[in-house]
Amino acid sequence: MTTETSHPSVAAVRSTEEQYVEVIGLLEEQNSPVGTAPIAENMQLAMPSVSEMLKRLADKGLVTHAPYEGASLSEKGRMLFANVIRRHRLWEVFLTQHLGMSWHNVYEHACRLEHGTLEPVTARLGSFLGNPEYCPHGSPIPGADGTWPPSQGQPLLEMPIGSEYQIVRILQENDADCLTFLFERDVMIGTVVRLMDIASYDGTVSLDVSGKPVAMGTRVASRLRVTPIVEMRGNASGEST
Amino acid sequence: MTTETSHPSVAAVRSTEEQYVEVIGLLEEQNSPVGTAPIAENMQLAMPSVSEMLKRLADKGLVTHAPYEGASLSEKGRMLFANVIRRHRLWEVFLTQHLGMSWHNVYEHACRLEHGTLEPVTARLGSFLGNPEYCPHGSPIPGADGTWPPSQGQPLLEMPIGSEYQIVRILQENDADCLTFLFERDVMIGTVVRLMDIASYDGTVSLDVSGKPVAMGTRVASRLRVTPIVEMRGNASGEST
DNA sequence: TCAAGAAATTAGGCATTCCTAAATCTCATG
DNA sequence: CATGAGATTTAGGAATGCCTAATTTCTTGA
Ligand SMILES: [Mn+2]
Ligand SMILES: [Mn+2]
Ligand SMILES: [Mn+2]
Ligand SMILES: [Mn+2]
Repeated sequence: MTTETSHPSVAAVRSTEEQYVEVIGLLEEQNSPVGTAPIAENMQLAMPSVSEMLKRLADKGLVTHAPYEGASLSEKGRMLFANVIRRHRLWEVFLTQHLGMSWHNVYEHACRLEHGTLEPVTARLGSFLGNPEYCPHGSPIPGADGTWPPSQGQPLLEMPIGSEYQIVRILQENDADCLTFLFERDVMIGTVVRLMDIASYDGTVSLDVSGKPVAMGTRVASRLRVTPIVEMRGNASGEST
Repeated sequence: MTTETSHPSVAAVRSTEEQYVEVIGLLEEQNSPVGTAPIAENMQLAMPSVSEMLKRLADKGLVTHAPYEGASLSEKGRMLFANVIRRHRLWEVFLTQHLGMSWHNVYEHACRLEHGTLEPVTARLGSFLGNPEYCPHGSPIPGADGTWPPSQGQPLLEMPIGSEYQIVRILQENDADCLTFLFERDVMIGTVVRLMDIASYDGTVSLDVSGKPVAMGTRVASRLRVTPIVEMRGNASGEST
């Protein structure tokens, strides 16, 4: 079905297209359709390069794209997107859980490995890892059939002040600087934080991380997804009823 | 040091060059220097493509290449070769030992993964696997410092007829058809075979594989490397003085 | 309403990597 | 030593994917 060009070199063409589809899909989770500018910024490319590629991707039926109106993944594009993200996040799980790498810098490595990973390897890697449903950043990993596990957590910034929450997901996992910022402050998946304050002036967020005060701007804080911690009253164990 | 072009796409340029260096290095193990034709055949490319690339690789100092005289890896090229092969064979070990893939078809998958594997992942993958010295085909895996473990085995065809030998290495691991041929006849690393006959007419080789007769041509048989099995006389265990 | 200013596209190029067809070189052999 | 077969390179092109500069389109606030 796929028009196999006579390129025997390791999937050179396809990995570029895959990368565009991956970036477009991720950006579309924030707002759709995606403009040329965010894609260019994300991939560190000049805008005309993106503009041109969007045309080509549209020709191939991977995206919908009317000039000046941004791009959206087509059905076919969303299929490819799920598959790429699946490979990507499975590698992230492998790199962190088995190779002992830190969650804040696995994105780049997974992003390279994913493009050289064919279906037989993906399938077996999934089994090897126990078919995990979430990556080290708490994002869902599509199954082999392309279905997505439910998204975890609610925006921290929409939660009542004063309570405790557990971090279950950190968005924009490809922003290594941001992840490092959080990593250095012990804010990671599983961390329990108390939301102390959201400054009315500029929205600066103050957290309490196991006794230590941590402050961050709105841009970073808005990427945190949390689950409320049920406050226990005199009942130490997690028993209910 | 490396002239980083502004290509952010996943190491597109480098992986092509890497692939050439890998192929040239492997072919050089058979006879050096390597002609344009074998490279073209191995990579399924037209000869002018190879001829042109050899010129470019020579410019970059990765190969030595005088027109009409074939190519050899330079010191720099041999360094890169060892590194690529290290990544390649570590992935082969991972794919077979941990993902349960067959040794006769891991070459292609490893060949794709290797180009997207940066040093931090290589190092940790090595540790994870216990820093193996040989791949599933019995070929040596260079260490992180570029040194090669000793080559295993002697050519089966140079061994006396009538004795038993253990297969310890199968050369030309990238020839999937050949490996499948052997796989289907239970000739693999660790297999013990008895060399029954080498026909004087056309060199056809007859083996006994645990009671089953197996015949193969010279081209295939010449790729087998073996270790003599010490014939035990009444002493079942492997004790020595 | 209309003139920045921002966003996007078009124009024109360049590097890489591949191809087919046409020389050219090498080497063994008559 | 001539010559043909085979190996190799040159010539000439094409596709991909990226860039800068210029132009066009959209948005928005005076
Ligand atoms: Mn990627
Ligand atoms: Mn992730
Ligand atoms: Mn390879
Ligand atoms: Mn191998």
